[in-house]
Amino acid sequence: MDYTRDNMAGLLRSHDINPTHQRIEIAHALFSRQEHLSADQVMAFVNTRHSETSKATVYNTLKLFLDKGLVREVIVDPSKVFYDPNTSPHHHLYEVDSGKLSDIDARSVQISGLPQLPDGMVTEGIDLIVRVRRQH
Amino acid sequence: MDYTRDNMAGLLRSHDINPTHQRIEIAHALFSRQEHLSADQVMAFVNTRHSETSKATVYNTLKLFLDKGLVREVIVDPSKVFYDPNTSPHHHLYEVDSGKLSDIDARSVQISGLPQLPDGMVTEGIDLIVRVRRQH
DNA sequence: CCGGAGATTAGACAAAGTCCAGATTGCCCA
DNA sequence: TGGGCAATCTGGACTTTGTCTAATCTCCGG
Repeated sequence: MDYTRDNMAGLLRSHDINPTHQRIEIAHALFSRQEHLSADQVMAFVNTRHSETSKATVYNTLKLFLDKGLVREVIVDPSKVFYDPNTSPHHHLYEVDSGKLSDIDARSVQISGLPQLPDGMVTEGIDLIVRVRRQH
Repeated sequence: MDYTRDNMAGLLRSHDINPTHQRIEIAHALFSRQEHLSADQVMAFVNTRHSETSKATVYNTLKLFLDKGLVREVIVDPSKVFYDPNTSPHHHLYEVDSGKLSDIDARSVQISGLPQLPDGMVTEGIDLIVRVRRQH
């Protein structure tokens, strides 16, 4: 897959998102790296050369991407949310000391014995986070 | 189990925590309810009658309890951390719309196929969060 | 009674995220 | 070409959660 800015426009359109300049830049920042980025980091990447995109737009856009299913939200650190361009089913490995976050493919993991949901409830997602740290 | 203030002193001592007035009140707030509370909520409960305990003390004490293994931290909501007086192995069910958080006993759930950890790393914990919402 | 370690406090501060009212953009149609 | 309109973007004020610090308080042993 080729995450050039040009291809970002199509990706956005295919998710029913109007591809503006700012949105293309933000999508590019996330998808070209294939990494978990916080809003702050996205803003830093997008504004490296000269300031182009405001804080409000970064936050609005990430929330829009989330709504449209283009990215996933990963909540592992109480101080900030990470955005994940990988939306295929997967879990996370979080290195507590370094803050490093990596993926665990969901196909290799089995989870069984979860209880029935209360009536009228549907599962929105199952987050499995393995917290590890350096042995001392 | 009886979570009176008197018994809190022993509980604290058994976890190597000097039982001061404020610490007993905070422990009592958490354990008498057996619920997941945020720092804000703890502070509200502790200070219902008249202001007794400062914000700094609530945060310091919760962190102390965490270090000493008296409570667990639950990170499901990006905006605030919850503290969980239940330290036995268990997972969480999170109702996204209402913010309601409930326990899933770990004994009924099996997780298999997790990858080997990188060398020199140890697991600190495995958090499984089932996010559900009301069907619409 | 005194000293000191540990605990608590108020309030200033920091960082993430939200909100709003005004400016800009892009596009349709006369 | 030139409005006009809806969608988008913006700076900056604001809120909330949590941290830090320096001063004060408490309590216990000698």
